[in-house]
Amino acid sequence: MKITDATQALAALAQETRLAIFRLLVEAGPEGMNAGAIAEAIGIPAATLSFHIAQLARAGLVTSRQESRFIFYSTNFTAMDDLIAFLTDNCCQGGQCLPKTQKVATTAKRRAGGAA
Amino acid sequence: MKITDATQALAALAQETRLAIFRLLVEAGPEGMNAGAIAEAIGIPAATLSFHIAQLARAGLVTSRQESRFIFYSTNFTAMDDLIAFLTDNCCQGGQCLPKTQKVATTAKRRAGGAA
DNA sequence: TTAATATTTCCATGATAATAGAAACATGAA
DNA sequence: TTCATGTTTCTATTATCATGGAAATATTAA
Repeated sequence: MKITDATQALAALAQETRLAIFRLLVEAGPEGMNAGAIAEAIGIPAATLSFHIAQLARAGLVTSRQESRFIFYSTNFTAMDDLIAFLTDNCCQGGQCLPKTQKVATTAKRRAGGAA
Repeated sequence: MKITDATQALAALAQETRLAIFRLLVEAGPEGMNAGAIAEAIGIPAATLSFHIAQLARAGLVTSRQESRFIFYSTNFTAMDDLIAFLTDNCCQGGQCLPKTQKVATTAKRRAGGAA
């Protein structure tokens, strides 16, 4: 992951409306939610949602799929995990904080059932 | 953690210069680095560093301490962990991704030596 | 106190972002 | 094709942020 990608992802999350959208979708899980439902849940006009979710998508944090008349958005959990790993990369030079060879345990690893 | 706090922390990180500073300090560990050394390592003027690191401090992501003529900055690892937890809170309604009662394992827990 | 070093504040400039109404566009049903 | 529904683009307004030189403000040593 390059720093520009991380910055874009963080910028996408660094705004209350978008952070609320993201957390809503994190909670919603892989199924996701359609645009109208998201807008209603957050309490914003469709145009505002469209503006913000486009940025989350451009940053790679959410993906979309068409389903009949609806467009469903869902979190890209891999991107979420990558971002977290980027933030904590080489923490304390890998010495004081973490066991030597262990990288940060992302939710991906935990989702897979391991105890990290 | 409130959403406004998380937004402030993310906004602080959502900028290349500040993200570079933060990662440098994450790598530096609890000792931290003094302002001049940080500015030199990143390659920015002192004024620019001061502007940016003040935002990281205001967001709670770094702390400072005076040491002789120098001011040392270091990562607030607890804040870092809290932010990550906030992003992944209640992921997939706690069902599909994570064991039911298990919250996100932050680096704090891992630092403590547990297997999360 | 004087001088040297370290850091921050002040300031002007240029650039980017948030909001939401209205209109356009896309999809599916009748 | 016609209509209803769902989503996006266009547009204007308002607000906020990044940068770095110069000056001001600590802090320490002599």
